[in-house]
Amino acid sequence: MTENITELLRNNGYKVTPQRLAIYEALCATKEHPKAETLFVKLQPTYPTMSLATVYKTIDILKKIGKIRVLNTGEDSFRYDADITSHHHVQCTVCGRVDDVYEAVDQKALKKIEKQTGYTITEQRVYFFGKCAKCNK
Amino acid sequence: MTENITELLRNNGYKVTPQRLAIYEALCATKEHPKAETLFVKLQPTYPTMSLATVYKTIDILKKIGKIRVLNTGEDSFRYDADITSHHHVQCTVCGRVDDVYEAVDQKALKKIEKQTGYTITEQRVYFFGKCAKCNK
DNA sequence: CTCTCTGCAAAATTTTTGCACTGCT
DNA sequence: AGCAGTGCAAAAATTTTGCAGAGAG
Repeated sequence: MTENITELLRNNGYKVTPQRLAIYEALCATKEHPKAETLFVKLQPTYPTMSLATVYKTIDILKKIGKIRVLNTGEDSFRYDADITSHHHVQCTVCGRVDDVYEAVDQKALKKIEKQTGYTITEQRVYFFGKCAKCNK
Repeated sequence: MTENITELLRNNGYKVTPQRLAIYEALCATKEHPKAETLFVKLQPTYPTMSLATVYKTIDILKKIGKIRVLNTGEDSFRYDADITSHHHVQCTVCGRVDDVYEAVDQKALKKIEKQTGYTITEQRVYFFGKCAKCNK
């Protein structure tokens, strides 16, 4: 990591507050790709005055400075992920959990798609759906 | 097409109403992957009494009988597509339009991912993002 | 003629915004 | 001390639901 979250906030003109650090750390500490509400509930015990509005405002900043990614698997709300390395996601159609998929992107296919559609593609998000190991039993 | 929309509705115990046919036909007639609101506005002139609730209820039925797909590119609302063949989507980050991508899925990679994650994968949704030909000029 | 469907309005959800007070720098 | 940030509550936006009257089978 070349630049930590504190420096990054400061360098972008944002103040460093306990809430912002707590939200980012909570996101880093989990693999469950929580929604805003989930983060809020998880932080309530430690930060009793924390509000949902602050969670959303902080998420917005973290998005802007590129420290988190937003997922949308087709649920009614967004999920967030502090893992910003190139990876995809798989969601269990039974229990709803979301796991990571580390699989390299096929660059040849990408070129073909660019030619086919006329788009200059800068990003891709892949969502797989199926039954997780636990729900398969 | 082995079974048309009228038969399919009837065979699944749903009544065939002008609203349902209109919504499905509107979806078939467009390539722009509209949201519920867009469909509603488009149908207003022809069906002045059409309500947004009916659009949502009909979309729900069409989803259940497998006649439409739901897309979510990370916008605040869902988009719908009557093209249920296996294909993916690309969205322009400038103008927001959504186009189709017809590119075969790499089955080998899929097997690898199943082994890696322990999931039995039944579906995948791929969203590409970039600048469309028009916005690239 | 029955029973589902429609359409209105109200409710539920998720996310955003306004504003006085707090607290980072 | 100055000014952005927090937290509350209210607003906005999307989707769902309840119910009385309309219409398909």
